[in-house]
This record gives sequence, structure tokens and C-alpha cells, in this order.
Amino acid sequence: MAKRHKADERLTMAQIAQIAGVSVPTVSKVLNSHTDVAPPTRKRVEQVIVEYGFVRNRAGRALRKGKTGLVDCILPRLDDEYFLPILEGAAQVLHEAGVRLVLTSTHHQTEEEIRGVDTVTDHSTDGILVVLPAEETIEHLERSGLPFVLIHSQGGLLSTAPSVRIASWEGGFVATQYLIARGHQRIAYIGKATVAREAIERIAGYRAALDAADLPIDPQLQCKGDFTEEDGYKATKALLELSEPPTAIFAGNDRQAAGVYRALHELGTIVPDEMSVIGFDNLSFTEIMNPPLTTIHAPRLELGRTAATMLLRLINGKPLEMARVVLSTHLVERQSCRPLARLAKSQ
Amino acid sequence: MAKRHKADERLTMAQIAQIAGVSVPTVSKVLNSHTDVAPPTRKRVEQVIVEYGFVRNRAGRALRKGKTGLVDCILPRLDDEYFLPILEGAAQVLHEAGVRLVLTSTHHQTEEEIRGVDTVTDHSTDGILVVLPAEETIEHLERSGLPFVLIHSQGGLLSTAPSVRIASWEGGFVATQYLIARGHQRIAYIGKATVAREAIERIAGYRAALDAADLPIDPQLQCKGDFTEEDGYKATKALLELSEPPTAIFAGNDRQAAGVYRALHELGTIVPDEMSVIGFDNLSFTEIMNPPLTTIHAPRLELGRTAATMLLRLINGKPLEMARVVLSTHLVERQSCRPLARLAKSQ
DNA sequence: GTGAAAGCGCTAACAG
DNA sequence: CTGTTAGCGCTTTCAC
Repeated sequence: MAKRHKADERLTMAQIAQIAGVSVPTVSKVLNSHTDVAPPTRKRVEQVIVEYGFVRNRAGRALRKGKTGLVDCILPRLDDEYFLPILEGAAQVLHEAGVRLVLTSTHHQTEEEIRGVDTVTDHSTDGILVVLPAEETIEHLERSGLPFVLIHSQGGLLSTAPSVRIASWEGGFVATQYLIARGHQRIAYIGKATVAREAIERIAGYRAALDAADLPIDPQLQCKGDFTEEDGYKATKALLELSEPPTAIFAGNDRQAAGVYRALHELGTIVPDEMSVIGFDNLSFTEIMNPPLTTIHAPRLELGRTAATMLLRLINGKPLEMARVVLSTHLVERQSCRPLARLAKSQ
Repeated sequence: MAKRHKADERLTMAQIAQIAGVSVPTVSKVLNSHTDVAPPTRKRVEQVIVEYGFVRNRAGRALRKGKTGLVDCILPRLDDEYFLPILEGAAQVLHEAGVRLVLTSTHHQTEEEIRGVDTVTDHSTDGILVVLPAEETIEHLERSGLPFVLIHSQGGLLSTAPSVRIASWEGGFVATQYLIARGHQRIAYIGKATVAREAIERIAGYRAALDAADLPIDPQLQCKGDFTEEDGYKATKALLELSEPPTAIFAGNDRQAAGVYRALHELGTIVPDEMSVIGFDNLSFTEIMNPPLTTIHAPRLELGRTAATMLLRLINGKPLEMARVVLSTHLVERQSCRPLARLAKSQ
């Protein structure tokens, strides 16, 4: 077992070498599993290393090798469950590759984000993962020359920067189609008026599904929403005051769906008997909602994994098979939707 | 604006110095805002730095200064909302101090955790934050000589290692007391049989409150539970089959409370009219539960902030005012509890 | 198989 | 005020 040492007494390779009676390069070779070390020598060195609990200074290594073994991940915020699996996925892949993850939270401020990018560009890391980057941030990144991968990149249609996104359009389409297949014709959507690319795609998918089914697209049924619980709540209240309210609500995301539930509960409208509700994202709490929410699963773990994998390739100078990856969503059927025929209020 | 450069062409201070027609130390001084640089010189250097978009290599600096400006945070897992605010709090404080946060997830494996600690001990970071460390991990940490702070340390009563915890006992006591004050006498607790220190304290607080009110402590009302939704569900089912079921359930944590709700809903027992329920942690979804859950708020953000603040002091060689900090909890009253008098089933 | 020498990019000490 | 000198801890030739 390693001996105990004083707090600030950190051994260097030179000291290990001296104790083991060898030279510094030999210790280095042992540490890096080079083959050109005689077994007895290796043994002796290893023993000293273990005995003294030596761990090599990463800074020296980084300086020498020009790589830090660190990757930066810039997130808009940490207190949102949404980002967790992305982080987890990235961490998994990076961990397997022996790369460590440096976390930067920008608290939704572009300025902070750019500062983050600049801080990162000091080569304290070998590459960068950015979730929901602003347009400006992307420019900074491209200028930096560091490898990077964008997650949920907003805009940047022109840019050829490597990115991973979710097929929001498809998700919106599938959710709506699912409702249509169950006989719903008046389907509301909450979450209009956001600039985020994902949101725009989502509502486009909704409209396309209606259109494909030859259903009218009623502007009254498209509610504003910034993807918060409150927005879902308000929109639902408004929706139910319509002369001809919807029979189903596509909530845009799960948080809004929670608001929809709350409004519906207050109004005494029963889900799914009197109103079908479908969410988007598949956040963890949707399972324990009452009734459990049918929703579109956004593969966030894979988002993180894929982005990290791409970044690793970039860092190692390998080419990317695809620069702009789009990950598919799928519907998770639970108990918040019901065929229209059975709806109490309808017809 | 910075000119564009080839991807792998990173300027060094030497190059900047040459371009600006000064020596390397001068550039260093400018970068570090030293006062002993003539204004014109400074101006010229700064201009070159901006023009070429130079950012200094952190590894060189780290090597020279013996500090990396990085702090490691080891978490049992990333896919649990519980840990988010802790991380966020730590990130906030660290960010303010210009220190960056390196994330390590151990996936609940002690082995991984120790490996994590060892990896970290390579001085790639200046200090370590460990959430829910195993006993063994603490030993490794103490041996490493690196500054560290424990968050939610399990066990380690003997250890004097710096740590931050939540007053679980107090929380358990307050929750139970709250129920007692509302006339409840048969109060169940879910979450027995865990080794985690926090859990042991929590149930002790529960028992103490009962005891203080001269209420009997019925073993039947103390259910096993590992703090998952499923455990809350099962325990509740069992509880309601008792000849004399409880009138209130202290769910141990919010996740179990969610299970309690589910079981109760299945059985047609209405919260809070027929059963009062109280949680612990104050996770974000408790607000949108139906009815919103009354729970004990565990100050997780402050947990992270406090731990990070302590670690920073340690890193800078300053003494800690307190080595073992305990953060207070408080009750968040919502709508899942009701005075016993009004209970339909009771008496 | 081993070690001496060189140098990664940076900052601190000091001489001028 | 400025530049010279030295060296952080490590890895990489390249002699021996």
C-alpha cells in the first residue's frame, strides 16, 4: 500500500527514478508501457511507484505531448434535467477513451458562452462540445481552430460545422400522426414562436402531418409557448375556452405537457378520456405523471455519445463519416391518449 | 478581429513576442497584467495578441505554476436529477474563481470511484469534490495529499475530512413533526434498511419526533425502501393492507413519494383527503405532482456552493472555519397533507 | 536495455 | 521598464 505523505509533497518522476536507482526516461517508459525495459527493472520501478503512490503530473505530460486529455463541454445550464443524459452520454464515451470532461455552464448568456469558448481555446482542452450554441459562438469556434462538435445547433444552415441534432420534424410529424390515427381531427400544438431551430421543425412536422391527412390547419390551435410548464398551463386554459376546443393536445415538450395536465385537472377535464395529450422529450418525470404521458422520445443519451465519438475522431485527426448527424426519435406509448370514438365530450 | 489561421497552427508566446518585437517575458507580463510594462509596449503587444487571436497554452502555465486551474468533481451518476443542483452550485462558485470543473461519473461503482480518484490524483486538477464517496475512496483521497471536500459523505465518523452534508435528521424530524401537528398519529416511513448515513439519520429523526410526541413507534409502519419509485409503490401497497393502516406517509424521498402517489391512485385513495404524504429532497417534479407534494427541501445548490467554497480555500492554503459543515433543511408546504380531523376514513 | 540531452510553453528572479 | 537566464515535469530521440 502507498505510504502516507505530507499534503504538498508531490513526488516527481525524477525522485522515483532516484529511489529506484534508474533514470527518468526509464520511469517514463514503465509508466507508458514501453517494451524496451528489462523485466526486473520494470518490476523494481513499478514497485517504487506503488509504494510511494506516485502519480505523474499531467501538466508536464500535456505540455510535452501537446495534448491535454481533456475535452470541454459547454452547456446553457446545469439545472435542467434535459441536458443530463447528453452529458452522461458524452461522459461515457469520453471516459472509455480515457479523456476527461471539463464542464462549463453559460447560464443562457451568449456573452458567457463566448467567453467560455475563449477560455477553452487556451488549449486547456483538446476539443469542445457545445450544446445549443449561439450563432456567434459558432464563429468563434471556427476561428479557434480547435476541434468541436455542436449539439442541437441552432440555425447555422450554411455552416458545415460538425453537429448532432434530433429529428424534431419527424417527431412532430409522428406525434401528430399518432393522434390523427386515433381519430383526432382538432389537434392543438403548443410551442409556437420560438426561434430555436428544433422548435420550428417540430411545429412544421405537426403541420405536415395534418396536411398529409387533409386536415385543416387552424391557427387558433397553434399556441405560443416557450417550453415551460407555465406556458403549457396558459395555453391549455385558452384552448379550452375556444368555441370548438381541440380533442387532443400535442404539448411541444414534456414540461408544457405537465402544464397541460395541471390546467386540465383544474378544469376537471380527464386525461385521456376527455382529452388526449402527447409530449416530447421523454423526460424522466413523464413516467410518473398521472396518467403516464405518451411522448416522443428524444435520444439525448445518444446525442451525447454520438457527439463525443465524433469529437474524438476529430481530435485524433480522423475524418468524419458524416459531419451533420440527425438522430431519430420514437414514440413512447403510455396512457395519455385515447381514440376519439371513446371521447365523452366529442361529436 | 482575429485573423483566421489553419486548424493546427497554434501560436506560442515566442511567436507573438517576435512579431511584436519584444521578448517573451514581456508578452507574459502583458498577459498577466503586470504593471511593469510601458504603456506603448503593452499596447503593441496587446494589438498583436488580438490580431493573431493568440491564447496562451494552459499546460505550460500549469506546469510552471504548479496549479492547473481545474477542480475535479466525482459523482456516482449523472442521470439522476438529484445531483444536478449540487453540480450547478459547485460550478457557480468555481466559475467565479476562474477555476474550471472536471466531471467524473463513477456509475455507482466503488472501483470506478477509486480509479477516478487515482486518475484525478495525477495533478491534472488542483482539488477534488466527491459526492457520496465510499469509505475506501476517502482513504485514497487522504493518502493522495490533494485538497478535497466530501459531499454527503457516508460513514466516516472518525474521519476529520472536510465535508458538507444535509441535516437529514432534522429533516426527518421536522417532516414527522409537521404531520403530528396535524393530528396524525399513525405515520408510516418508507426507506429503512439502507446503509447510507443520510437515510439512517432520516429515519432516526422520524422516530425521535414520534417519541417526542409520546406516540408509539410501530415497526409495521417502517417500510424498507431503497429510495426508488418502485419501493414507494410497493411499500404503500403493503401499508394499505395493514389492519390499521397509517393516515400519513413520510415517503423518505420524493421518488418514493411518486411511487406512493401511484399506489394510492390505483387503490383509489385520495391525496390529501384520505392520506397525507410528505416527501424529501424537493426535486423539481414535486411541484407538478398532483396534488403538489409537500416535502423537505434539501439545499442541494448550497451543498455544491459550500463544498466548492471550502475546496477553494483549501487549494489556496487557507484554513477552514469548519471542517464538517451541515446544511439545514426546511419544509416546503404544498398540498399533499391535511389535518387528520378532515380525513374521511379515519376514526 | 538504458540514460544523457533537448525542449514542449510558460513565468519568476534578477540584472541591466 | 526590458530582456536574459533558468527551469517546472515530462517524453522523445539517440548514443552507448
